[in-house]
Amino acid sequence: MANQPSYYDLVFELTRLIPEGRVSTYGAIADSLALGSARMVGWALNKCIGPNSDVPAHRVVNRKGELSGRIHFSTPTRMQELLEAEGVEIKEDKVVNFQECFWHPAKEL
DNA sequence: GTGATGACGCAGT
DNA sequence: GACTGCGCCATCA
Repeated sequence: MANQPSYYDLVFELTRLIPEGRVSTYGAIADSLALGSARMVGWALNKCIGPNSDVPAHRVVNRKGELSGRIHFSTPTRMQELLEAEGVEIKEDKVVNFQECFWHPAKEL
């Protein structure tokens, strides 16, 4: 692997910084890392799904607070279960009190 | 090397 | 206020 961290490595680290019980968005991460495109964040997280992935990708949702990425998990309900286990309320695959649970990456840095 | 796709976001209608 | 279409950048076939 390359010693130079790729753009998705930055996404992994930033995602790992998300505290328990909080959620972040693709746009926020993309803006913090200046990726220029929220799509790259989602695509990067797709790669984070693996046996050695300590990246809480379930804490990353889209701009609407919807668990759009749950389909990439082992089960389509895995993401919701994990979030609920951390204290985040999920309703119809969407984050309840999304604004209250929202976590700004660059803002915390 | 080109074409098509993708865990999204914004502007326009 | 809600829906549709287009754009962003990188990887896969």
